[in-house]
Amino acid sequence: MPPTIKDVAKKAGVSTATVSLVIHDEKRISPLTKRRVRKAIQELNYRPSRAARGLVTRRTQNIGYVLTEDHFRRTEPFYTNIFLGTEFEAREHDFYILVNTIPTEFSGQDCLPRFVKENNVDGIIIAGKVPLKLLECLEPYHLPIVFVDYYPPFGEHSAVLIDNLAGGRLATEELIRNGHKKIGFIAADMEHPSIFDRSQGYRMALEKNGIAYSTDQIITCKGIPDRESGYKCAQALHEKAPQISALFACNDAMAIGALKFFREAGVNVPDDISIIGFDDVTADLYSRPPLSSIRVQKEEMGVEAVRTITELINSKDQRPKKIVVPVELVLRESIKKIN
Amino acid sequence: MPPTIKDVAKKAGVSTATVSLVIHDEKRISPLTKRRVRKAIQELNYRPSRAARGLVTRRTQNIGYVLTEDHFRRTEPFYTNIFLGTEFEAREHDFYILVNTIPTEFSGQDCLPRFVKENNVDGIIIAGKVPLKLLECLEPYHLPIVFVDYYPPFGEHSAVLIDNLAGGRLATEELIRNGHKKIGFIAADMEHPSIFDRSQGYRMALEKNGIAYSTDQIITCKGIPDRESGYKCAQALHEKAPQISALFACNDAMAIGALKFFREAGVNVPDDISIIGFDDVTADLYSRPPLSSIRVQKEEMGVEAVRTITELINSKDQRPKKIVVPVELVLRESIKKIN
DNA sequence: TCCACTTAGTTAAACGATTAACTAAACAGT
DNA sequence: ACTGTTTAGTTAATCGTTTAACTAAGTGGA
Repeated sequence: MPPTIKDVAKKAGVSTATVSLVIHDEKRISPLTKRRVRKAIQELNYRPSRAARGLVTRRTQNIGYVLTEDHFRRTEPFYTNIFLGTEFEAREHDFYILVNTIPTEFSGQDCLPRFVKENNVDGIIIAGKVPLKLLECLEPYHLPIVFVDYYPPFGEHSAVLIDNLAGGRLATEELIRNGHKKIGFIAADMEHPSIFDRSQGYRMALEKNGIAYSTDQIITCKGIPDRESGYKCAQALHEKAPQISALFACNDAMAIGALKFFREAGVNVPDDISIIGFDDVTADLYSRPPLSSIRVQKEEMGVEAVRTITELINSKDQRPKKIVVPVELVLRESIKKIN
Repeated sequence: MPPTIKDVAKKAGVSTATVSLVIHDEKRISPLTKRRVRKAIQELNYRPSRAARGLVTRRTQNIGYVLTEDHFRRTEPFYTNIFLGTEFEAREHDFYILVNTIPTEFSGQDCLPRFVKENNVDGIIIAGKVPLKLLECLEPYHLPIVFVDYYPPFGEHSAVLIDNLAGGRLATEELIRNGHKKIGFIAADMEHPSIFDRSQGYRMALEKNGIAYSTDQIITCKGIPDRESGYKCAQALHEKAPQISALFACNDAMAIGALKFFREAGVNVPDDISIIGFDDVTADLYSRPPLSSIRVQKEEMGVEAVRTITELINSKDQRPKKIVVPVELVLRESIKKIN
């Protein structure tokens, strides 16, 4: 059996209360006593029991990480990397992360994450777009919530977001700098704020450079922005606007799908068409040709999410806070200069 | 505040002990009382506090999931899918999964998973190959352990393993069935039992079909079996044994790397060389050409791991138990029949 | 000397479950 | 009628912390 606070108290010759006060570094304990107690803790390799502590403080020291099942299963390890970041940062704050996927078609109470129903978390991180119904069902629990890479259309919330607008501009401007004027755009799920902002960055970049923005060079579709939809959108765009010399895909998954389409259609990348994606998932490196993209610091987003949620948990100040993480251009071989 | 057992007791007009006994479905409570208590539980939406329960039962109802950092970061979501399986099954057994990555170069005590040091798990699942030093450091904690897709060279342990031998045979026999006789093999980290078994399956298939097994057609390297090592091994094999008409790669990551090499070397797959991998990660679908592989039920492995560890946790019978999950051939376009 | 304050602790109740030990009532057998 | 057993609960201790309230000793000022 692991040692308890009593063992420490006995060894140090003080009461258990004193040990507890030392652990919390209260000033009313003399430095000398503190040293004695700390030594005893060391020697016994004592760690306070989370259960006992949780019972009296009414805190679980757990954070929930919620995402839809298909986000988790997706080939590109985007949300998985964010998760890894949360796990690292959680250690610093003495929290554990509990993961729970929810079905993509969320249907009320039953689908609520287990740790919510069981009151087993002090706050939750919601990664990626989730059904609004989930947020409704979450309401009555009054848990602090931080969104990551998504922001619901109603209400005021804390969130860690990508600078999608800047990223969209950066990507488009890079194509323009390489001489491209006929630049297509493909996307899925334009209701997703992140995707929408990327399209706005695309638009701003065009207009700022005196290039007309036109829906003739855009193909969007419903559903999730994965490789398959990238393939289909590229195909549709190729028929609709064969004249384009460059393409901005709303994310790498779609860009990789587009790459596949062009390869099959005998359109050479980058000789015939330049392509840039968004997210910089590692799969880019092994696509043919390696894909230029907009890098997002995924682990860093996880870190910020944990910082934000712990602040929310630890203070009574519940004002929502938004953090926008910067993006960065990553050039590989999928873009070619034209005159 | 969530309702406590006292609230339920009061509402149902019984003692808290009775409520507890009802929750555990003890036979000494009459059906009538049980119904009354259950109704109260329902109406109050009561859930026992894990902290309080854990304090008296000395159980955390948590399971640790340990893997090295690079396994987690790897592009192929192999261990991530296993994790998803554990999460699903954990719900059935009322456990939570706590994830902890360990550094790939493990250096003793400090690197031990946090939940181990803090006694915050009842057992752990170790996924993939881990440093032996970790196992040493884990020893004194006497935690039930289940290995997944790895088996340490010393001692007797419980494990959930892939049928690598059968898979290696299946892959090689498929190449043979397509008329291939000069079949190469590439692998990294042959000390890994899974990789070694795959090579043995390859050997068995050859010998069973009267084809000489020869190291002339094999290239192995140190390090992890990733795309990069696949590229290099394919390159080395191409120089050493240009005559081969087919290649079995020890996993898909290496197969994809090999694909890249052959593409660059102007060797057409499958016209000039047929390739088969192992694991069936989703990236296969988007490789060019789509890769034939040996499918492994990853989520199922996670499920079995949780079943095994909970059995270990709940019973005094600590006899190690091994589960071998079957594999299955998946044919895509990377194999061509020759005469 | 007396009182008020500060310092450095201690005492004991509480958190919310579980469970061993107990009890009261009903029943059975002789 | 008495004893023993079964049934259906209850009582109370316990798990390992935290923390409000208390205390005893020392300090300082008038």
